Amino acid sequence: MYRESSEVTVSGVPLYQQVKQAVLAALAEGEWKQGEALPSEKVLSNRFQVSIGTLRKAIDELAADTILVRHQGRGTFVAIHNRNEHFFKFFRVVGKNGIKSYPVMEFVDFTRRKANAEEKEKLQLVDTVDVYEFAARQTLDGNKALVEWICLPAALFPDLSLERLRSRKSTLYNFYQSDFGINVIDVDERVRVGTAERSAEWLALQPESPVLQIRRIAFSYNTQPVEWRISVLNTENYEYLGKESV
Amino acid sequence: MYRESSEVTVSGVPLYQQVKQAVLAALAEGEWKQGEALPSEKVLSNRFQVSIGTLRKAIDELAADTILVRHQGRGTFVAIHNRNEHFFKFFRVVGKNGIKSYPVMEFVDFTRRKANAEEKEKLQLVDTVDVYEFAARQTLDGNKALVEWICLPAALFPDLSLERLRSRKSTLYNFYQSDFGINVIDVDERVRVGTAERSAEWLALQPESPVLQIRRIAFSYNTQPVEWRISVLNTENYEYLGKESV
DNA sequence: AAGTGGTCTAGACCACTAC
DNA sequence: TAGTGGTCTAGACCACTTA
Repeated sequence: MYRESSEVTVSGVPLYQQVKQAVLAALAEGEWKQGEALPSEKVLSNRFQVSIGTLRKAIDELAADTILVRHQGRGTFVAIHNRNEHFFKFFRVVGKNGIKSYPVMEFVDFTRRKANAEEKEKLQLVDTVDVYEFAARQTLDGNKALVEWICLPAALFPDLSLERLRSRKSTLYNFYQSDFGINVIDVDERVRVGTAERSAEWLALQPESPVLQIRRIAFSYNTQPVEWRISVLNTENYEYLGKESV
Repeated sequence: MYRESSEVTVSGVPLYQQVKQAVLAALAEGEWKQGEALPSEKVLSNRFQVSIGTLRKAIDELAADTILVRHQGRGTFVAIHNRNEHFFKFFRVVGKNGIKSYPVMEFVDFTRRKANAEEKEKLQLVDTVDVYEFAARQTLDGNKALVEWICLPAALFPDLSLERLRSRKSTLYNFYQSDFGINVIDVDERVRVGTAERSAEWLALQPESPVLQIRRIAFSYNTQPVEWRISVLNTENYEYLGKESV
């Protein structure tokens, strides 16, 4: 920035990319905090000595990356996406009418024990170490439609307890992040038909009733598995959203 | 397009969006085919009577949608989605061992009849028009694991016949494209538990046996629905791949 | 050398928001 | 009414591809 017009050619990096990096650097330094407004486009274009168009292209990309949010007539703000909606994107259960509703969770059956063979495989555990397991019973629109059996490596979640799960704020994955520094950034999900079994009572089904079984591995950075869960869905009123068209 | 400068304000739709829709319309009409080059930006901006910058913004979005591909110094091309691997990406059935194997298809039960209520809804048909329906029995690694019941609007697939289906080369979606000019670019899929019923015999199950039911709408440009299919999967040896981690 | 897309400018007018 | 982002223009020069 603050360059001669030739510097762009010399460095080989497009000006708008340099502007983007400069904005990211200012964000990293804490010049503007989450939720705060940035200076106007005119002020920023003057500060970085680029045209409005170039400044806008940089901001466009930051908005596309959901780092900034723009509101016509109000200004450009630092996005707040440490909260629910960001992690909610992994929730792929939808009503047959197409409506995605927010689940109410209730945690039960909390245990700590040795990992079994499948858990060792899915979580890539080398030795037979401890895991936490618990059930998250979920109610959607008042319907008891979903139970998730969640298995976590004890080493990654020190001193996890049922009380901490129940007293958490916001989503489960947000809780992983705020209390254990674990960021879930991707999941692998496979779906098959199963039987209700230990989930039957909550779902008001027979143990041998067919249900949708969604088997998920959640990954942190470097595709390290941090959670293994089996979700059991009664598809009488709900469906699994395999792929949503754009 | 070919508008007075005031028309943009009147319609309320941004010019570049109008340009984008006009390009999509030309694509849908087959003005430029897959792999072909579009006219240069200068020619297009002149044709649509917009500035280069506005034209570029429209093309930018189409490139982001992977409908067009731009090559600096060469031109802008209609993205080639006709290779098998591209259509194969919509095939989300995978062995429990994680291996994705190529299906062998066999077409049966070909009929032409009036659309029923659900077909009308899914295919966005306004009147009660004709549809073709047929079953694609699929064998994976020698296992009869999957039957797909496919429903197509007759108007979009003139003179479709069982013989043409059977004598096609490559994938079904490639056949839609080469023989009917229909490009499937996106799908919406929802999954529930169902019963085998009319698919039972082929899957070697009882009619009341639980199976995975995958309900797909396939879309062409402008999110026009062009195919409605219900896939019936025996999940004894196979699973539905909901989300694959990157 | 000619033609393409990639970047960039220096404005303009508009719709929307806040005061 | 003033300030913001959203859209749009009519050029310019650049890097890259092809011939």
